Amino acid sequence: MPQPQIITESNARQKTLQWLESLQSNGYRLTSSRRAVVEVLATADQSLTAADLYRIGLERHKRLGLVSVYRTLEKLEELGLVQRVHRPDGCHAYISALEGHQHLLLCESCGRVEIFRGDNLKEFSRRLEGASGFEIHEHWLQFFGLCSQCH
Amino acid sequence: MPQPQIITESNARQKTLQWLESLQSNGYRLTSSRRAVVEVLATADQSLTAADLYRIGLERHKRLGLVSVYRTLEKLEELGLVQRVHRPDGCHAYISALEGHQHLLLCESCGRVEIFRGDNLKEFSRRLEGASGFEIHEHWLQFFGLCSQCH
DNA sequence: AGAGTTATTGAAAACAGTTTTCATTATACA
DNA sequence: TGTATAATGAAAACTGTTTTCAATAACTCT
Ligand SMILES: [Mn+2]
Ligand SMILES: [Mn+2]
Ligand SMILES: [Zn+2]
Ligand SMILES: [Zn+2]
Repeated sequence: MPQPQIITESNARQKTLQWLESLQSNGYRLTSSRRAVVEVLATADQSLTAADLYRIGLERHKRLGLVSVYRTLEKLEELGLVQRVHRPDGCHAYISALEGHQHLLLCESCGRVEIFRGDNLKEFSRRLEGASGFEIHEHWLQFFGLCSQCH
Repeated sequence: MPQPQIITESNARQKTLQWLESLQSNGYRLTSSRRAVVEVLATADQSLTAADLYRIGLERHKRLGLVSVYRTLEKLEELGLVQRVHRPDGCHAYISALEGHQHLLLCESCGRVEIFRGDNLKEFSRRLEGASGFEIHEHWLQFFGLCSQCH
């Protein structure tokens, strides 16, 4: 089994520009509301709920509406730029999309997210298909705990 | 890595009796509503939402209320007899609680659930703790696909 | 730059899932 | 069998999310 490999954050400002460009080049207009949501989420090191994004986004765009947060997330998800994470409490949050096959490590206290590779589940998955008769399409692997700053 | 081990269903009727007895011995009264919910969920081989349980439970107890479904699930969860599963679509369903360290394989089409052991993630988890500085408390491992009857 | 087109916005209403309130009913137990 | 009270279901309340719609702002084309 390979060592887990922590993925380092790529430059957050660059990510912001990429997301805005991606929205634009897909025919979406660049508005203050979208800018606010993108700037907050692309530079975050934590998973954020729609309500989080609304609250923080208001500091950048005073007239921001919660509805636009949802609509922007919808577009970003459709473009493969962000993804939803499911939390044990049942609440949904968003993070930058994972690239390729990666998995998550989430802080139960502050929401910090670490991304890693190296789970080596492909082999296990194939055996599970044989044993169960299922045709397996995807898997979730998420670890939960306390980050170094929270314990 | 060990072979994945599919857990076979223990006798469903016996499970029903155990759950009812557990409710009773913890000071909860045995009512028609509780009986209906327990009988349906303890004998199911699929994950069921509160709405599913209400719909199916009505066939056993004509006056069943959705509220009692939620309240019964609350008690069963508290007693460690059932647990929630999170689906990609964000919807919550319930199954018999896993015993010890087990994981899930869910059919995306019909909701059928298989339980397995053998993920061997303890070693991986320890390495991840070292690499990330997190103190890891739990993990989710769920596979999704189509069961043999659905593909 | 200005005018025209239309995508996007936010307020409000609607909706889905879940929880709370409360007067009535059913269970357990003496 | 009667009594105390846990449990019930209808309705209201609440939370997270989506839809509706008239007003606005972003892009395009002179
Ligand atoms: Mn994996
Ligand atoms: Mn495991
Ligand atoms: Zn933390
Ligand atoms: Zn199936």
